[in-house]
Amino acid sequence: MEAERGVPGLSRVAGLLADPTRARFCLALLDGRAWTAGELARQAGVAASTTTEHLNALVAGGLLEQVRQGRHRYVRLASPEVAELVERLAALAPGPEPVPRSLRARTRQHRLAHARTCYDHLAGRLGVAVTEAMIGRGILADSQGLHLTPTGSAWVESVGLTVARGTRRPAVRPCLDWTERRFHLAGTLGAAFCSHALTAGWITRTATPRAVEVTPPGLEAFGELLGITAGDLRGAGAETVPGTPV
Amino acid sequence: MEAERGVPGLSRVAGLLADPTRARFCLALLDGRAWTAGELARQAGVAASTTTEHLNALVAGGLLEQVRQGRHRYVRLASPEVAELVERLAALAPGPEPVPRSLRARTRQHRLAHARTCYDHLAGRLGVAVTEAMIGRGILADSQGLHLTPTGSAWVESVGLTVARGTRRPAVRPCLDWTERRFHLAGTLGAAFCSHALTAGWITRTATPRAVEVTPPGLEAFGELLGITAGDLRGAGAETVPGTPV
DNA sequence: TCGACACTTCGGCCGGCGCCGAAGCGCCGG
DNA sequence: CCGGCGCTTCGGCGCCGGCCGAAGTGTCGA
Repeated sequence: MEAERGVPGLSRVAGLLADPTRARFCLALLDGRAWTAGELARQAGVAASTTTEHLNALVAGGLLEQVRQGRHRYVRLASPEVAELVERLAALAPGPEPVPRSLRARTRQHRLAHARTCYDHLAGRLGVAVTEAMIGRGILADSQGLHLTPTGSAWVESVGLTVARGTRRPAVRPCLDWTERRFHLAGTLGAAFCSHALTAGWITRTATPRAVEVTPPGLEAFGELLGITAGDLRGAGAETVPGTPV
Repeated sequence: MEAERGVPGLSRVAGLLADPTRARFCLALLDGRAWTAGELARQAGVAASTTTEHLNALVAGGLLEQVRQGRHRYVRLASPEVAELVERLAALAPGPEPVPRSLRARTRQHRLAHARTCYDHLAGRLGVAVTEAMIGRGILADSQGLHLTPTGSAWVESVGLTVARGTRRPAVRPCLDWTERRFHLAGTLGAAFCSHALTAGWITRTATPRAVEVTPPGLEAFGELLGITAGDLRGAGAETVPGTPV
């Protein structure tokens, strides 16, 4: 028959993400940064040799890009398209995520839930708050899919965001990652806002991978530009784990 | 570590599409219709028992929905999101597609290249022609991702398309499937146009799965609404297979 | 120049999974 | 009521692929 065009390609790409260890690598790389092979090996708990084989496969399959620097091998996701694919696959899976047991793990999870990056844009409660503030202020509208309003275009210009142009990648895209169960802003605008927030010092990276922290000037900027208060970022209560005086 | 939230889900879903037989099923189901287990088994060239096992896995994994009717088991893709995922995965794979050898296969491929459906919207040269005509007439614009213009909104209304509202699914989305190497229109607008074209009798389904044919009134309508001529649908030459007097 | 370190290659082990055929079950048509 | 047909269950086979450890290669720092 004839629908079999594309079968090898589909199954090959899916096969790359089908292995838990490779999936873990890709999820880790969703922070948008380049990791060394050794870091990934430790993070996944497998031998260095195993890591090499997996990375070879992912690079050959076009999901990862690599840069060799001295005795290190850096890898990162090959493109925003790949990042989006990984997100979508993970989001499709129904997942009652288990609550981690150790205290270290819980505080880490707490930070990530608060504010983090998702490849090249903001996620966590900060990402959700920013997105909803944009909708509330008429910068975005979500009838028939999320989109930028004329008001929004003016706002983007007034803030001084430099949004990538001439690309097929949509300026505005709702992203539902696998931890939050609410949408936040991705696309070139999401990337531009995140990048601007980092360079302007509104947020800074912390020791925890993917986690970010809102700085005092950042809080002020978010309030002025989007009407976001510290309370909006604290979340809807129920977030402090019961029985743990953190 | 902590990026492992979502790892089981990601690898499980990817694993479902990693098997060539299951991938073939999903690609076949991209026509948006429900197939019986037996049809899929014949199409993929595997035993009925094998098919049962695969379908169980795909249904349990949430990729497929099933309806039991008498002694038949009908399955279809669970949602447009799943269809989009399958498309994206297949499109990501670099694929020099082989030219089929038999005459039957070639004529079938020819029909599919001409005009077909892709889940719930138009693809093939017809899909590309419609999309490019929409861009040419200012109905769509593709700066910063494809989107509907004000002119386009008026056009949609004048044609009488009923576009689904209140959904997160974008009205306009570029779709790059694994046969064409050019974009065509998906999203709720793409679905609405395809559905309208079918009910209005502009196009009809043929014996070949997924293939559609433009009717004489359809050709007239496309010309009037979008300025599409019969020549636009014939393709850019080079489509008749060399050495075969079809 | 000489270790230490990051990564790679290779061989071998082992578990999982896709496949089939045979037998069974339930629905439909005659 | 009976035969045919579509689907399902089960047991068993064979292969593919992920994993490791040991040995090898190249790079950096002292």
